[in-house]
Amino acid sequence: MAHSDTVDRILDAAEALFAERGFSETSLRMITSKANVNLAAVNYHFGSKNALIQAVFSRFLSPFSKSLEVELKRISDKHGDQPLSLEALLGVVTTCIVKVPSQSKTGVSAFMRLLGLAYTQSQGHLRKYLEEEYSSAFKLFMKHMRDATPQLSAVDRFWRIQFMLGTTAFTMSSSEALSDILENELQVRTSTEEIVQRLVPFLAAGLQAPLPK
Amino acid sequence: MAHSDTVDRILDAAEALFAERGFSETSLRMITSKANVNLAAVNYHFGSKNALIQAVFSRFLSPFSKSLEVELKRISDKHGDQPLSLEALLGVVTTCIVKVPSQSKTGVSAFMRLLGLAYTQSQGHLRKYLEEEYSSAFKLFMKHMRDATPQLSAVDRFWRIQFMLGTTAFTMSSSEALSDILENELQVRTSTEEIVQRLVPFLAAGLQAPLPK
DNA sequence: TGTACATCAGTGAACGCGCGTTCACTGATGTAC
DNA sequence: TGTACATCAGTGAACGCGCGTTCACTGATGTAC
Repeated sequence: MAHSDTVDRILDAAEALFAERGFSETSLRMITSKANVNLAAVNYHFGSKNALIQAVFSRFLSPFSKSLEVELKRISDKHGDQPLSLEALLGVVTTCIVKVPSQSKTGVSAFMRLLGLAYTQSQGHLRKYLEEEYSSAFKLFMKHMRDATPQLSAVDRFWRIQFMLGTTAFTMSSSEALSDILENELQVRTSTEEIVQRLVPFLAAGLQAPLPK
Repeated sequence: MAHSDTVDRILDAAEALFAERGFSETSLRMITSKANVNLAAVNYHFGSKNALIQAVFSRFLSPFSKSLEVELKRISDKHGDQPLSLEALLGVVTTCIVKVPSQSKTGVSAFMRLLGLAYTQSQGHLRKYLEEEYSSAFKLFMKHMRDATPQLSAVDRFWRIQFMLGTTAFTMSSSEALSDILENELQVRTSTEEIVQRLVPFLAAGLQAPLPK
């Protein structure tokens, strides 16, 4: 019983609360009372709050990065030596994003919001952990990115990829608030999947924009 | 002596520390010891930590929003009834961004990072304060935005403006970290002004991207 | 000009509180002989 | 089959700590008469 019921309940509660409020604004007491477990159980099972944060990330990032690597290899094998187009590449990523969380209990929106938080809230330990754990999937993605945007210099590409990641992480990290505003103002309800679909053409166009000067 | 030296020293220290570490990760003891003032001085002059956060924002947002309103009116008067082009509109905003902080002591990078934090860290009191204080400048900008992108439906425009704001806030909020990574990897140093210049074509292209389906 | 009082910036020390973590302990289950 | 011991998930209560805030106080400056 390496994974007790308690462990899962803690992870579920922590994931929801972290996504909703951020890391340092979420206390262990909030988590354990939402999960209906004893306060000391977090330190018993995970060792520390930081280790719990890392466990929350690895529970949904590991399936995602695995699925991304598999899918990228599958598609690029099919294409032979021809590089993937930018559209195809972004398509693969969004497919994996939308697909993976539904396997676990996480919604896409919580998934993305956590990623945004990881990027944004300066948690040194988390950044280091994610770099060590998922550098292989990230490097593979970057290789394809290079092939898909041969017209960009290394520096241009670096910045545009950052802009792209930034837009994604940021939009998703506030997607619920934004959906609410939009519903109030224009009486339109938007699903996370639809937001992702709207995001892709924006990003693709931005990446391929003419260079300044 | 409505503005004592102490008040300014507190604001300077708070601004720098908030930009560097976020709001809840910055304690009043850090701020007062950096500012070389007594711990109780913050509550004496500002009343509370939340009020200090708001004061930090209004010190640089008020000149910015005033300058933005003036500049937008000036330029659109010059153009008569013809709407501003998207490029011109984004140009005005970036000019004001780059110009205003140099008047005060804030760097552009701290300025943007604080904006990103305001957007990202869920500080209810701050969001409410900013909405009340700066809605007029924001509405004026949105009106020009509508005129500059007539091909977009209200919903499309809403999302693309969010993507744009998101990219900007996010990039700037991690601009220092990103510059450091780039310097390590490619031995290129990037100024904040240059990042802003790189951002504009990305955003303009994204805003005008063909619509999906 | 001198005295009494008011105002105000600033201070030192303490307050109560919520935090992450620790520790001695329980009670159920598995294992050895 | 019975007994002794080990393992392990979980618990209740307390720990020390850093936090934002408060409060009685000081000392300098301004004002009234």
